[in-house]
Amino acid sequence: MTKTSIIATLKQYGSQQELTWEGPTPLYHQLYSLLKEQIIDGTISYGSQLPTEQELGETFGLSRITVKRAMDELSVEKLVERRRGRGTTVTYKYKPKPVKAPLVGMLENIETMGRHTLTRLLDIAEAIPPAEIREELGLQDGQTACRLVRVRLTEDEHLPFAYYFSWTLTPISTFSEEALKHNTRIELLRQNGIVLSRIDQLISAEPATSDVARELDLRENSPLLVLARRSYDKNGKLVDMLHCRYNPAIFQYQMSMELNEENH
Amino acid sequence: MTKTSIIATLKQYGSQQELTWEGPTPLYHQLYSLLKEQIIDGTISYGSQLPTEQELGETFGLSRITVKRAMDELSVEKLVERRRGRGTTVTYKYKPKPVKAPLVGMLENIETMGRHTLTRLLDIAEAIPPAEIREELGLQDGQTACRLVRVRLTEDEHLPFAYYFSWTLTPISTFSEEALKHNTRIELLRQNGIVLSRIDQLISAEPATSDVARELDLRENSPLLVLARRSYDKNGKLVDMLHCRYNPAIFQYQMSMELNEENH
DNA sequence: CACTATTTGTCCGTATGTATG
DNA sequence: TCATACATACGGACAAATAGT
Repeated sequence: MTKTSIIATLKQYGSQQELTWEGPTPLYHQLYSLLKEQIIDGTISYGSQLPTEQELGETFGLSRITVKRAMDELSVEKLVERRRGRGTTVTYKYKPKPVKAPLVGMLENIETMGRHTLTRLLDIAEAIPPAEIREELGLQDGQTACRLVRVRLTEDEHLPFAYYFSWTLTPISTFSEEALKHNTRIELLRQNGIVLSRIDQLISAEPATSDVARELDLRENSPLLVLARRSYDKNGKLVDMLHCRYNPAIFQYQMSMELNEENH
Repeated sequence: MTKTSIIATLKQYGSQQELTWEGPTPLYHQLYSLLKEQIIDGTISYGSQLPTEQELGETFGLSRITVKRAMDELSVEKLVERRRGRGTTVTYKYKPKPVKAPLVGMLENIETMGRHTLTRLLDIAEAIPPAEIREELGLQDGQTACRLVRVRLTEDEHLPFAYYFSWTLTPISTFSEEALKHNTRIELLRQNGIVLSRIDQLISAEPATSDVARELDLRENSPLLVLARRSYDKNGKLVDMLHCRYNPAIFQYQMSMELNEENH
């Protein structure tokens, strides 16, 4: 990929004033996210020469120091290599086979997925859910549920690709940081006597909020793939609400169907 | 909601070190976001007394000035009211969304979908596909395939919600505007002697390009739900590539699973 | 080999924003 | 409100490595 074509691509963002100092996010970090996103999703491919600090500064209206800082952070993560006199080269190899999860029989496959990925626990607490959730879970005003916030990363590159947020009707003792490393949430629920009878899932897309964007190294409003899951126990009572947000450049859902003559 | 219970709830965030200065986001803004989120989603309800600057500062380990700045920004947005000597009161009224989205789960599969929706044909042509597609379809340099571009609308409100783009290895005579109104593409293929044996599907998300955004009445770069489908004939040869882009506010993919004891 | 243009690395000074006490 | 410390962002200046003539 030529440097001029990269500039042309990036210039669109520049001219759209994608980078702004209105928010509290530093400029160097915004540029960092923008570049990282394009490297990860293969828009800027392996071996490409990035534009020089000078050029990037001009296209985005930033000083060289600011651009340098953004590129240095990419270099720390080994996504690019920087050499005096030679410029900055992309050293991340885009993999056309990102993490994929089958859609059918998802429960088992989340477990197999667990073996090739890492999980980082951001938050575990017994807390009062927002009003909407409270109502759906059938909670009174002061009652609490167990909140889990986790980020999943690829095992090899340690790239964050999923942001999980869940509310569960169970005491916090059900989950512990240690237990979550070796078991899925569903397993821990069953060990606590909660047997699921039905699961409803909804797949959609939504823009990244700032906190999710920060954790997944994306820019705000980047498109995310979303899976919302509601789990019901034997009595049909809603006991668990899970909201998964995925970086679509890394994670996708896949399914394959064999068709016989009878099928449409 | 009592001040102590609010503190108790917030304290969990504090003790989890939800607020950190590792990232580039300023502390006052992190606290601001945390509070705003809980007010907007109803976790902290209308009329509640927020903890004092002093108390918040202690729970999160922040100085009073930093807390003050966060609360001031909430007050600018009229989410809270601050009075000397009286403290800070929540003035935002949480309103539960009255409508449970009727569109959710509107469509269980593409076949039945055809009956409750309208289709608008944007383009039908026998043309040379781009290089990438050509390669996948196994086409020589000058060979053509059949390109279809369609938009799908809801039957009642005539809202465009899906943008279909497909390349098919078949003469253009297979499809006609009239035939497409009454049959699915798959049906028309079978009538032409092409029997599918396998389908691969990939679900992802991507930003709306300007042309798609225009057709779906969305802004550029809005998140879209994407379904990419590849269909193979009896010999395992790729004969059809379909790219569906959905407005996630109108169309979502829903599934429900009954679980028995054997399942994980 | 020198000479030059390019590009990154390093350093300075300055102004503003953030955070503490 | 003030003093202090550190991070962010800018502009400028110069050094050091690279590549081409």
